[in-house]
Amino acid sequence: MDRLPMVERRAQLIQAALAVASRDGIEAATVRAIAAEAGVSLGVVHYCFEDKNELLREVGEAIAVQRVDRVDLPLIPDPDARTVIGAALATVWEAMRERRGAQLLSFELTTAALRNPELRGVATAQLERNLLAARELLDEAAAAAVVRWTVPTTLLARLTVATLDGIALAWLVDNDTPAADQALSALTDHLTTQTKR
Amino acid sequence: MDRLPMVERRAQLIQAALAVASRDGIEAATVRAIAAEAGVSLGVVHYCFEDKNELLREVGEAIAVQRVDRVDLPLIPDPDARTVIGAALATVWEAMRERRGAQLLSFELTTAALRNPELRGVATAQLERNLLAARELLDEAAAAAVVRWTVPTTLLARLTVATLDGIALAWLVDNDTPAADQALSALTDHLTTQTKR
DNA sequence: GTCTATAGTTGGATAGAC
DNA sequence: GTCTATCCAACTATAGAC
Repeated sequence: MDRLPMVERRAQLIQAALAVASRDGIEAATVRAIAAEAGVSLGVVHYCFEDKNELLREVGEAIAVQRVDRVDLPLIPDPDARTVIGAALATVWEAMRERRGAQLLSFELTTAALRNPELRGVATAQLERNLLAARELLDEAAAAAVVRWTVPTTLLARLTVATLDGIALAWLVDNDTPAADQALSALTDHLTTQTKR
Repeated sequence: MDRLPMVERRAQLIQAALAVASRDGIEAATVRAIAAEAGVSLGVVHYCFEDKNELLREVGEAIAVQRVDRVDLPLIPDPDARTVIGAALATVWEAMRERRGAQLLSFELTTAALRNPELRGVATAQLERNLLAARELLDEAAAAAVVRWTVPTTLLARLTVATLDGIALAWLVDNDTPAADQALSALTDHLTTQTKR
C-alpha cells in the first residue's frame, strides 16, 4: 500500500470515505476517520486533496457512478405495459433498498450540498443524473412494451425520481417494506395510464 | 429578558434553535450559535436542557407543530373530485414552499435522526404525523367532493407524503417550480382516478 | 437563576523530520 | 512520499463566583 501514485491514492481514499460515510453517516466521515479507514496517516489525505470539500465532491461522484452502473431491464416474454413498467421500477427500487447506508448517505449529501456552496454541484449533478437515468429507463420500458408515452418523459421522469426518493425516505424511517411496495405499485399504475399504443 | 421561568426560557431557546437551524442548517445550530441567537450565555442552554439532543428533539416537535397548524381546505362552489384534491394538495405544497429553510431543516433532522439513536424518535414521529395529516386531508377532500376512495387511505396517504417529499427535495435542489407544479398535478390526476361516487 | 471561566474533546489543516 | 508532532479553532459540557 506504500508509495502509490496519487491517482490511485485518491481513488483509495474516496472509497474509504464512501465506506465510512455510508456506514456511520456523513458527520462521522471526518478526515481523521477516513484516513484511519484507509490505513494511512492524517497528512496523506491533505496531501491528496485540497480540502475536505474536494474529497466530499469526489464521494458524490463515486456514489452516483456506483448507482448508475446498470439498470438492466429484465426481458419479459409477453410484454404488456404494466408488467414492463413494474419490472423496471422494481429493479431500481431493489438497488436502492439493497444498500441502506448508501441511500441514506445520498440524502445526507444532498442536504449538505444545499447548505454548503462548495458542495452545491453535488446536489445538482446527482439530481440531473437521476432524472436522465429515469428518462432513459422510461424510454426503454416503453420500447419494450411497444407503447408510447402520452406526456413528455422529462415530466414523468421527475415524478418517478421524486416518488422513488420519497418512498425510500419513508422506508428508511419506518422500515415498512410492504407499504413501500404498495406505494411503488401505485406509481406503476399511474405511469401505465400515461401510455398508448 | 432576564429571570424567565424555565418553561418560557426553554420555549425561547427552542425558537432560537429553530431559527438558526432553518437559516443556516442543522450543522450550524451549535449550542453556542443558539445561545447567541437567543441572546443568552452559553451556560443557560445547558441549564435548561439535559444536552444538545434534548434540545434537538424539541426542535423536531416545534417544526411539526408549526406545520400541522392548519390545512384549511378552501371552500369550492362546484366541487368535482379533481378540483378539490388539487386544491388540497396545492395548499400543502404552498405551505412547504413558503419556508424553504424549514423544509430543508426537516430533511436534515430526518437524516440526523436516522444516524443518531437519541434522535430516532424525531424521524418516526415526523413521519407518523405527516401520514396522519395526509390521511385526514384525503378524507376531508373526499367528503367535500362527495366521493369515496377505492383504496385504503393509509396507502394513499403514504404515496402522497412520499411524492410530496420527493417533489420538495428536487425543488430544493434545482428550484424548478413549474416542474414541481407539473409533478404535483400528476399526483392529483392519479389520486382522482382512485375515487368513485 | 445567571454569568464567567474553563475543562476536555475533536475537528481541519500544516510544518518539518525522515 | 510519508509520518510525527503540533497548531488553532470550535465544539459540548461543567464548576464555581455572583
